[in-house]
Amino acid sequence: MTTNDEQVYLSTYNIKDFDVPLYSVDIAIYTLHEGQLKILLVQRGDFPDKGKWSLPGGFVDLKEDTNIEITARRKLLSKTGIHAPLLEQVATQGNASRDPRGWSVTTLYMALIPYEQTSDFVDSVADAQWWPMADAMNLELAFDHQQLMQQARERLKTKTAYTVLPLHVVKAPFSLTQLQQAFELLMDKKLEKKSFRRRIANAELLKEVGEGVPEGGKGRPAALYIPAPGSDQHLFIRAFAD
Amino acid sequence: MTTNDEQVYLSTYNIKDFDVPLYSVDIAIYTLHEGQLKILLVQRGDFPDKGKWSLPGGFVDLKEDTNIEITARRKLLSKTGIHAPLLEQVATQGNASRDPRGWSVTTLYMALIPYEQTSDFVDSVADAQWWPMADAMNLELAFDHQQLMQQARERLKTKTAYTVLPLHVVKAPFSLTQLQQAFELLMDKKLEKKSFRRRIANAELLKEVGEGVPEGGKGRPAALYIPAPGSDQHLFIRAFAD
DNA sequence: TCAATAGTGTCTATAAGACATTATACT
DNA sequence: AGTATAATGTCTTATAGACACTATTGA
Repeated sequence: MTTNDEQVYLSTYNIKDFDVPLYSVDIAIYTLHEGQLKILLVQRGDFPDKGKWSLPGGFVDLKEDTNIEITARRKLLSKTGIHAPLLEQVATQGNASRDPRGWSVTTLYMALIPYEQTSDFVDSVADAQWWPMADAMNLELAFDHQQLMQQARERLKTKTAYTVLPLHVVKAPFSLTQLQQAFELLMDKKLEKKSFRRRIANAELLKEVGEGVPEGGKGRPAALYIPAPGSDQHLFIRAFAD
Repeated sequence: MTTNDEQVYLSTYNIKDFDVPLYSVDIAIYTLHEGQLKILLVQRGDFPDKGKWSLPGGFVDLKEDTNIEITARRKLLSKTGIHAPLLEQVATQGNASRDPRGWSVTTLYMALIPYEQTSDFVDSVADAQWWPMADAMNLELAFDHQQLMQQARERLKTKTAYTVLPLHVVKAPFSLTQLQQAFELLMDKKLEKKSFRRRIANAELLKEVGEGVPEGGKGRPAALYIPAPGSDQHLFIRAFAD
């Protein structure tokens, strides 16, 4: 019961005396490009499931990583070259059958990045590629990554209905039309223009920074905006309908 | 690249050749009693943090548990005697410093149970005790359990604002007054009686099953209800205000 | 009749849905 | 002028907040 007892206990404790599951972190990284929602997949170079496409991810580096979010950011950086996108935890899956090596647990994160900030880097990563979600849904991914990918997709949809998550996936400055398109792609649902603009305007989330060319190059120029500080914390009490 | 190669790889793979973090599952188990929100805590019998109060939880049994939710249910059963309460995953915390034994990861679940179904069993578990949340918040819990407990508490509050989560914490049949009290305790906020009843009525979530005595024994008798099948899946598009 | 609890009526405020209309650019 | 895109006006619908009021019981 004394501190001394505890020190003896800890000094003789060895995790390798126990059976523990494998533990990994995986990330569903999304972007918008060519009017589509795309996800970054990597082709596995090693067993198991060698050659199959999978979510970026891997094991914790117990020496270098101080927490699991840092593990996720490290993986993200190595595949996208980006340090600080939106990154949030989705859920953790763990069971005896998802990995042939044995009982394993993975914590799933999702990330959102503007395509322009990362396309060159991604092109330079040999095993990484952006896939349109419509196509990725038909791939046979490694492990249970198809299920993980869909779980992240679902979270993206739900959170977009009552937050301003899509602010993280458009490059600033942006027009309201562009922002609405981002909302629509992430929610997989058309929105009413007036309702959308009223909602954004009332919440006072954006700062106008000038004018830009309209979508498609023709028509009235659009006002351009950047997110106001702290705007990404905003929660609407009412969600868009399903 | 052949199946044979993969079999060779798997047959020589040994998790103990690698450094992996400790992995555990912890549960914040809530109930309502004496007009208060209470949480079930257990006093640690072993190092580390021997003697401190903590959330129920522990390691995965790689032989018996087929997934992490089953691990959570096993822990829940051993402390409450209950098989099937509401149980949902909250989040996963993992870092180098939360456990003195080394890098460790824990997946936090939360559970809701009606007090009456479990009080006798809990009384019989020597190291377990219901704590009013107000008191528990001032305890020095083991590891980072104080933070975990608050994270679960926050989730409880948020989800109650747009779901019918409190249905799981009242014993059926119940009066609307009792149900509203459950909502208020979980949200830590008073609700308007009319707004609350309208919301519940419009959603058609309950089935009337008779009449019961009013709260406090005096006054007009209250209609009693049970949840309709599938009612616990209901999502309101509009949340109660903060 | 009084006190206590259950339950309803109704007005207001807020915000989304629907959709028509106006504004501003380029060719 | 014609066309394309941006932006606004306005009516309707849905639902929460506020609060007064009625209903039903036992002492």
